[in-house]
Amino acid sequence: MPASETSSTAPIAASAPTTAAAGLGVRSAKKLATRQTLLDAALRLMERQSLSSLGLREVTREAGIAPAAFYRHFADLGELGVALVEESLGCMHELIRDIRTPEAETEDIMRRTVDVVAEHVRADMPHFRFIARERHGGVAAVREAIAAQLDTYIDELVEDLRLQPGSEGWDDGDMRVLGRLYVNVIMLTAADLLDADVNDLAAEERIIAEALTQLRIVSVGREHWLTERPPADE
Amino acid sequence: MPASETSSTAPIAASAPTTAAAGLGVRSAKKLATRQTLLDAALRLMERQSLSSLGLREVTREAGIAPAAFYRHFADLGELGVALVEESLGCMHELIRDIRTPEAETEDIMRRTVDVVAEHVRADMPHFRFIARERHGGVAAVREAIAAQLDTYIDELVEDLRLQPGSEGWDDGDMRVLGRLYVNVIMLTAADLLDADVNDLAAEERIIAEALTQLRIVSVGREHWLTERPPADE
DNA sequence: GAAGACAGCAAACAGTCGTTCACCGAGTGA
DNA sequence: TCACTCGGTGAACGACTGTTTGCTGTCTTC
Repeated sequence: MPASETSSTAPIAASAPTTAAAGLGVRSAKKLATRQTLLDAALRLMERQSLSSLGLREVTREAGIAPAAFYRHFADLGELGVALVEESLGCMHELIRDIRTPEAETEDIMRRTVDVVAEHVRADMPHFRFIARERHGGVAAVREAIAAQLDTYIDELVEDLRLQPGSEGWDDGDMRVLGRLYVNVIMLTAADLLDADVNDLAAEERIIAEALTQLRIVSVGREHWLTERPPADE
Repeated sequence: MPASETSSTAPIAASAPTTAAAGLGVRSAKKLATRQTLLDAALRLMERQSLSSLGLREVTREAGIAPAAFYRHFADLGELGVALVEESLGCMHELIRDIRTPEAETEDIMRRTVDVVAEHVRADMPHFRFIARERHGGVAAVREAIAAQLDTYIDELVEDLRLQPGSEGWDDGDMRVLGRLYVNVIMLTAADLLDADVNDLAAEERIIAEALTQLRIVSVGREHWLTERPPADE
């Protein structure tokens, strides 16, 4: 147990007993753990309320921690909110990554997309609910953090769209607008899924079908964009 | 309580002296006025926070009314929120009405649409901000009220779309999905306008241009929907 | 005119809130 | 080993919360 590792105190990892994440002292590992406990507690509470209605004591109570300890991790609840956005980055990024496929047929891509979205939303509702709720919520810092994240995802999606056939003559700006449109459809679909009764499979099917139709409409518009809408006027 | 209504006591107005809105006693007119004061105060406060973080005392203080008087009008803040949704009905309905035009050329309709949206949002930011913020907010009753309202607007919009050329072979369900897509684009555009700096004209222009492009893409998709996507499989 | 309804008020209630403080004890580095 | 760092604690603070109660003064109804 008492270390006695290799040569000397080697600054890189290797000192941790058995627990904790990569190369962290027991101390900071525990700190990270309780920080995570706070984030989880907040997220749990936010399934029924919004960030700005959350109380500091409420969160620490849910986390099983003394109120004063909160300040060791965050200056206020807004800061915790921003941290939650960064955490949600994970879920969203996984989602985007799973959507990205080299398949050629657009129809298959869209089918796959809605399925993947539904699956991810179901698997991690709290994070998606948090994003949906706070995207236009009352805390400016959180709103901005979410907007920045979404912009990143749009970039990735646009990158993929570029590789697909039918993107040759597209203006850069228009391409981004198209990406935003896709992302918005996906986000609103996720929000609809979150609001639907968990046990109502029919409702879920309906939402998925609707999302698919919307993606199809947009994609048809995309296919005929250049022939139908040349740069036009002004 | 002692019943005996009907016969005399004419239940229909007509007793009001000179003041107030259509055929209301001075009493109930004043009540309505302070009720409105409460709604206005709440809406004002919600420019910077969300409904669920609002305090009852906070609202009455802003309204210049004793806290206890609140209960003469609403059971709790959730009820006030629902009332605000119904009030926002006005703004939204005006918006939809102004969008509805008998013009034939789709391009003109869309141009007009984005202009009208921008104009209405600018003219009554608090109500639109409220809708955007609480559409996915923490109060279930309010969320549901907003969803119901939006469904109504979608109905109206679909009704108009039916009259336009190019709606002949459309499936009823698909038509509604298209309507939702349009409404979602409009709502998100409104939300973007609300988040933009009021004095940043360039940003506003950019948002409007983006909305226009999105509407165009969707409309192109709509035009080629039937030839491109026949009922398809399943 | 008198009797009653009733919107609004001040005061008081028991709680909860965010924040600060001194303090403890386990991990840390020499 | 020893001095030190620092995450977590419990108690205390003043301010503020939602709600109830009894009371006004004015409008309403007869």
